[in-house]
Amino acid sequence: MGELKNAFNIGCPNCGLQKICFPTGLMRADITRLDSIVERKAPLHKGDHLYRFGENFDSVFAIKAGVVKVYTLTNQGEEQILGFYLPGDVIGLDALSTKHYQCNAVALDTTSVCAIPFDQLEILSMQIPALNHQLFCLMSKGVNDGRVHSEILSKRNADQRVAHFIWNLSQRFLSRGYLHTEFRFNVLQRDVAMYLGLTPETVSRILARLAKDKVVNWKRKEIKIFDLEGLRDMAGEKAHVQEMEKDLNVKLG
Amino acid sequence: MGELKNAFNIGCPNCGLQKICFPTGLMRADITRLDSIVERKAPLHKGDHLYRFGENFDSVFAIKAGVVKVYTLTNQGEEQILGFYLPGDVIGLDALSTKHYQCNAVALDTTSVCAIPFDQLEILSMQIPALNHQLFCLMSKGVNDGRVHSEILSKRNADQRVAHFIWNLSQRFLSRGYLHTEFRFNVLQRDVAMYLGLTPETVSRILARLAKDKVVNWKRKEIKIFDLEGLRDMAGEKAHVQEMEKDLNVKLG
DNA sequence: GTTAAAAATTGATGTGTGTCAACTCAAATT
DNA sequence: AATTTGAGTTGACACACATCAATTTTTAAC
Repeated sequence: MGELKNAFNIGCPNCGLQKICFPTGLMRADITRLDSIVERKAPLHKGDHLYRFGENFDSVFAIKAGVVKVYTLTNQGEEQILGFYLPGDVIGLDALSTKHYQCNAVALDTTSVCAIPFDQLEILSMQIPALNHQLFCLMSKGVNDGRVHSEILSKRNADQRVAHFIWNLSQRFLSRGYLHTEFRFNVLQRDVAMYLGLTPETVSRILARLAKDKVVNWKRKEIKIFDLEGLRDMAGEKAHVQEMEKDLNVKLG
Repeated sequence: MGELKNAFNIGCPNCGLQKICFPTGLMRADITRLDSIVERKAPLHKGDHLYRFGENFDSVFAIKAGVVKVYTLTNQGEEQILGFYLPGDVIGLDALSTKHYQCNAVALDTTSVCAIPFDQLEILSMQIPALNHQLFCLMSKGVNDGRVHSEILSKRNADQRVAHFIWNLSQRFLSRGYLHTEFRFNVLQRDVAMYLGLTPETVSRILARLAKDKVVNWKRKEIKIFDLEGLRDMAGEKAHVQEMEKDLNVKLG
């Protein structure tokens, strides 16, 4: 078929994201089998949709490059933004229970993805326990991420939300081995505001203060973090409080 | 061993909740195998914990009777309430990716549960594709529920949140085959307020108005719904708007 | 049944963030 | 380069809900 030989066409065995998509317990032979069912898609452009609400669910997607916004529309037609996904993230697993995608997923930047047909993935996972376990983990992580988002929305004020967003983003870049104090993030502040349950005006004012205080500078598509510690404190991030509580519970019976 | 013969000791093959816990595609023989690994626990009393944050993950729990509150503690020591679970719900699956429970789960009422050791469940699910698929579905549903909660928190006002909570609760009773316009719900309004990101005062005022307007009466542990339609409208529930949007997308290309 | 503690109710007041509007700046288009 | 469009910024103002406080009702304990 004369497939393209470029960065968008690397097989799983050679993909730098392999450890992120399916990190644990997979033998090299398993990776090869997984690789054989993966469809490497041509790059998506800004505004292209990976899937839309209600479409038949056929594949999950692993992101190799770019950013993907996942959102639904409320009955008033507003976007409810559920997350921004980066290389190594896997999306679409939430469609599983209904056989229809429950959200819309759109590229915000030039984006490269692998599509993995779910029926084949499910069959393969029945043969490779480590892969099955990994799928469970991915979904379990999805549940937890949703809970963190809920906590942000229900318990933190606007300053904390914005600070947490940037801090969390930085941690995600860090965990992927990217520079985490200075990076490109081609997402509209308007979208970030929606994600955080705030207005663009409020986010703009907070970013202005963060810049003035030399904590973070977010101009255009570039984010520079000067004071990661300060940012984390401002976010009200939990450090290790829950661990302490656990010890306390033990003492109290 | 002289096991108790009572309502708390029914095996899966005879359990009325069988279709809710693991509804689709399981043969009777599969149910029997599942049944053999299920540990039927003695009833929990109000205030008893099923598990606590940080404990080693060993089992998921299917709720047979009662109500369970799932929550975490924020760094200021406030409860972040993530959900209230009813008979037929399965909880604890979010602990999977870390091997430690990520939340606390406490009985709010006399509650009966089945504990299912996850290592055994995982082995069994590798042998029964329908069971494995069902586990995927349960987690997928967990992700979606979290997203609905996020939407409530970020997009709806106090009236809509309270109305949606009661309406949704009613739907859950309906889907379990219970009376859904008049039911017992032994949860503090204070807890519901926390769950909705509101204060007890605000919830109390809204409930007072709902009672005055003859929409819902929630006194003590009893909820009576007089106007389910009105409640749904007040909740801002989406009816079938997204379906319409989908059609629109098709037309627009 | 009596008492104590906790939850819910109701009113008065405060404030964080939304809303509205005008303006500046950047990016895309011609 | 000029023009248009949309994003981001900044200020003035409004309001939904939080906060604080006092009282009543319900639940739990003895």
